[in-house]
Amino acid sequence: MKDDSPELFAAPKSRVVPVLVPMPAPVPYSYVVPEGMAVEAGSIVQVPLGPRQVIGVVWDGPEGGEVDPRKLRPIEKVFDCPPIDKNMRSFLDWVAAYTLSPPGLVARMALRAPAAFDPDPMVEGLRFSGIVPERMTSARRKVLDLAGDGLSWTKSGLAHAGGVSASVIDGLAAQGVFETVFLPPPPLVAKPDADYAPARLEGPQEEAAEDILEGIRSSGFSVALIDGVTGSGKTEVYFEAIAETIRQGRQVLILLPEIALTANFLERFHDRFGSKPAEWHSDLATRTREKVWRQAATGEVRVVAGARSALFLPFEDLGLIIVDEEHDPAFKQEDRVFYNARDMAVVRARIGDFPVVLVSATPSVESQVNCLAGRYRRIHLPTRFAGAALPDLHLIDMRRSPPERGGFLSPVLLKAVGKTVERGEQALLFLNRRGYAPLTLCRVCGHRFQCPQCSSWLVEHRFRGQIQCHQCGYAEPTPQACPECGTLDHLVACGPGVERIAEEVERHFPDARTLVLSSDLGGVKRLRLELEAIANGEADIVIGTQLVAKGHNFPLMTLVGIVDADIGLANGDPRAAERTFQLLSQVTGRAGRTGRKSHGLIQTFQPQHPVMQALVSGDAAAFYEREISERERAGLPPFGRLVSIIVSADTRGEAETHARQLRHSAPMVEGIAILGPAEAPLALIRGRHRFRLLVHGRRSSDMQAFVRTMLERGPKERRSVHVQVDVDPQSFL
DNA sequence: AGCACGCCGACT
DNA sequence: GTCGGCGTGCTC
Repeated sequence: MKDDSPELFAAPKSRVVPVLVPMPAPVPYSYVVPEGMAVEAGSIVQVPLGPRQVIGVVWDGPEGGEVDPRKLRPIEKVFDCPPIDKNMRSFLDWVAAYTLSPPGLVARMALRAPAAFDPDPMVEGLRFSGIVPERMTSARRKVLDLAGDGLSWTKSGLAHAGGVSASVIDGLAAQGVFETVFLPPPPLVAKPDADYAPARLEGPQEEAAEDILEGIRSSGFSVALIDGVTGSGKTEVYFEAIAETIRQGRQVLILLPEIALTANFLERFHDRFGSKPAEWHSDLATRTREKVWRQAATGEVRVVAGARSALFLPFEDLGLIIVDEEHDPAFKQEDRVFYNARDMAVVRARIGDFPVVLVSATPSVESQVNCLAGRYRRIHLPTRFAGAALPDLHLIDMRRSPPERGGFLSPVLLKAVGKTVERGEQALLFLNRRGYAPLTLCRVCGHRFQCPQCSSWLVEHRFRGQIQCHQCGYAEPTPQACPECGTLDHLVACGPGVERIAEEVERHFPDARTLVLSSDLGGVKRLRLELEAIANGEADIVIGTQLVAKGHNFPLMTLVGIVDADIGLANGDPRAAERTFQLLSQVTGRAGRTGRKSHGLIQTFQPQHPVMQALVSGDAAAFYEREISERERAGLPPFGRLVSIIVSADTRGEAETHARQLRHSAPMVEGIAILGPAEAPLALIRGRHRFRLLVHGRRSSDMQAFVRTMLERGPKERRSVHVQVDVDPQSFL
């Protein structure tokens, strides 16, 4: 019967599957599955693409439609690793649609571990062969005591455990004492123990932990926001949530701003769970990166602590995401695929049907709005944990207590610093300005040093003898003469930077040990050493930029002085107040963990400003309420979830230049998509976006006119239009 | 002439 | 995103 069927004589119809390839195509490409190859949706494959081989993922749905069959090429190979599961695929699709990014580029973020897709190679190990060495030494004795039971060891592991050098092992191996065996690669990190060292929580912390645990035990999707001042025990509380998830046998992801992923954090985790979490961030060594990827995918790694890109790891069974410092702008990715990892974490949790916990001492306005709207559950920790007291904060009205001529520190602040140092305690002076002075000009002709590339002011850095552009990185040695009029030694520094504050401090306190902490003064290593030195009491006065606000603790600090609290309030950013409040709260939160009485002094020219009032009163709720209504008044979405779409028929270079400009001029923008005129109208109409038009660009037109023009004129027309799109705030839940 | 650079289209 | 092809313009 079969013999009669015409199919017998036709070529066997080969299976064709959609594959997402790492390039900005709007749809997956179709590939032929060779005879005998087993692929399923989610399989990670290598496929030919033009002249090269790339890594892609077999995707869902029918293959892309009409492709010329002659173009079809076969899948080269399938990797021996767990396929990307359905939830992850839905998540990647969702992110692509929401961010208006090509799905292939979103998928690429989940595959950023070049050689992770083949199993880890076995490692060479040793096993006691039963042969005893001719001569016995004490070192050899130690080794044999360990290995004598016939278990397998790695060479370095055995040497380390025996307290001998590797050459002892080599010597024994040379006599045939060991046979070579192959071992599965060691796990990256030990499994955390949920009950290793639980914190003893009391009062509000205990209640908060109970609240969170209830959410986790009842399973399913939920969003909680833990909100409490620095030192209120937020970490201890969410560690309980992690413990519970570990007990359930599911994996945990802790998202942190890159800068907060410190040794200190990892140690705290270790102290609680008896092992460190796996780390994931941009400057991980390739091998480690691959291991983390793979072991997250196989489920070997139970807890990953990572920067925003860790959200795209293909966990085997993710059961909880923590987003610590959820307000931090570092969760926003602002190139290629634009996304905010905090929000996408909520989406991933919803798709995976598990809880997500956002954590911050100074939550973002978005999360506040979500709490008020009842979408997120708020868990408030009102007091400091373990007896630590918050510093009491006072404003210094700079109009009433001005600094002496040529200085920037008010006598009130200087006096407080002096007293602190006298008591043998530490003072921190915070100024969010690197360098010596933000602007330099010529006293004779008024010439201002400006960046030749981007026209912002060049900042003098005296320690390095350079003037630098903080916008684009341009730098040149500080000139002796004015480039305009040639006058020598007539350059004046305008305004303070941390270096200049250090100079002023040293003038007033020549005997105190002062230290400047700034991101441009040496690398991570030096910073770590300096932080350690500060913790050991080897400095009296620390002058720091933004980096002192994050994560690091200064246990001996009892005074924090904000040199200029008004910086950043006047830059036109609708988030200026929010950001300033967050930053200054974090900085002042650095003090007061000693148990000693601590103080914060805030120099401002605007003591009535809501940010200053919120800081000293501690009434954050009123501040946020005001911020939300301010945004309403300005016609901005309370979420700040503003996506700019650059619809561009320009060359890509030009569109990218527009994107950069837009980013500077519109800091509320949460995403920028560069779309061609052919795909833009569709994306806009089809997307989850409620959009109000603010069209600007070389030629203003309304959206309809734009669509018409674009469709009529075709892609050759050189024209670019910017459309700001207000994304529906409801849409991501 | 030789090549560096930027633009552009193709890639299943 | 990445490559090759091709035109423009500059240098050995």
